[in-house]
Amino acid sequence: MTTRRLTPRGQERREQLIGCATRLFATKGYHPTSVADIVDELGVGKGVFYWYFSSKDELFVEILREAQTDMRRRQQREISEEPDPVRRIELGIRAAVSWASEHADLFQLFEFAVTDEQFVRAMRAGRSTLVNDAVAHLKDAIAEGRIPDQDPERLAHAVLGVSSMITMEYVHHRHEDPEAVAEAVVDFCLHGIGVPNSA
Amino acid sequence: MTTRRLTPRGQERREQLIGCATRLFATKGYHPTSVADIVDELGVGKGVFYWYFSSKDELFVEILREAQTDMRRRQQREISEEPDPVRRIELGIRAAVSWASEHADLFQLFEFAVTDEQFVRAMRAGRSTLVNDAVAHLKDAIAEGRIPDQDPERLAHAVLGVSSMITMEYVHHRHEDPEAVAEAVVDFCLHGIGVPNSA
DNA sequence: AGGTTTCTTGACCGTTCGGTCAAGTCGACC
DNA sequence: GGTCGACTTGACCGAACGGTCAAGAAACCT
Repeated sequence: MTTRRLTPRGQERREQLIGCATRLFATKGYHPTSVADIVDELGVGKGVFYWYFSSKDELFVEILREAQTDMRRRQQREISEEPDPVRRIELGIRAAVSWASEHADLFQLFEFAVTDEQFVRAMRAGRSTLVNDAVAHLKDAIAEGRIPDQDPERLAHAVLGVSSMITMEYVHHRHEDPEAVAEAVVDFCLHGIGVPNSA
Repeated sequence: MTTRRLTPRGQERREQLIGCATRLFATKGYHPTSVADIVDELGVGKGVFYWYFSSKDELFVEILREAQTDMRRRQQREISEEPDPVRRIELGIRAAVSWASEHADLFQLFEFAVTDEQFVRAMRAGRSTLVNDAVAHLKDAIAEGRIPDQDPERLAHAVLGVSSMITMEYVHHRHEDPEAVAEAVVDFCLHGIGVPNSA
């Protein structure tokens, strides 16, 4: 299935399917959610699903793709005008935590997708984009002598790990204030990458 | 199904099933692996499976339970005689990375299990034990004035996040030397929790 | 109004799933 | 060698799965 011409009504239906599937996948899991579950929830026939998507797989990859680009767009927007590389990292973390708090379903789907052989490839591609963004800022910070000279890719992954784990635990499970949680993540990460005390 | 009396031969069969299932679950995923896959790989009839386990579910929970206790036992052993709380944290991290590098399948299963509604409860129980261990050391370190006074539970989760992400990426995907990877994790985490420079 | 394309229906298909069970084999102990 | 519980077999079950498709409805042209 290549791109298909869709009327406005068709576009809306497609988005309904994506939204409905996202919610169900996040709640019940990808594999336990059947195509029948999705169309039943929407109250339409099964053929509707296969008019817009060629398979359950394709739909899920599409959800992941859209979510990843949305997340990155948000991060880029929040960072765009900041000249200080260390502050860019901080803003990137805050944007990520904020986005994840507003898109709990998609965040949940990310966590699952990296554990599934079928989707890990797509996830790693998108994730490496995020890592590369962070790496660029870290290299700048190192070049400016703001932080010690270390492997920036390792640091980027470490920051990603802290952000994921803390967001999952404190924002999604304990429902704490996202901004306060982001504060804790930033604090740990900036010390972790070796920024001299300032906070 | 409560515990069942097993002859030595029965015990061995049970362990074969666990080992076989662990490998398949880690490779293909839990849901896509059928009971038929497991018994076929072992070359036995389907009834064998249901002689030892009451369901696919129960088997998976059993795998997770055993793995979690094994991992914790390893960590406790490596730490037991260390009086310095900061060093206990370091040794705990090294033990975790080392264990994960030796049990790639089980580590993979952990990552999946926390994303699945059906198993997240069991996972969080075991994980909170690990977190509590770390919290105790962190509290000691704070009490001794070795690190700043911060929420030790947050720090423990942050350390867990860094360890998981870095281990997944560098040990399991890039096959780098586990000890060198552990070194990087320790470095980031000790700075993250605020240990004054010493390394 | 007629014709063309987009969209919708839901019965249907072949396959596979988790799980059961009557029947049989095996080894250990008397 | 007989007996008893531990183990094994594999055909079988109903339900559910992802996916198909002929047929029809609705929207939109001219």
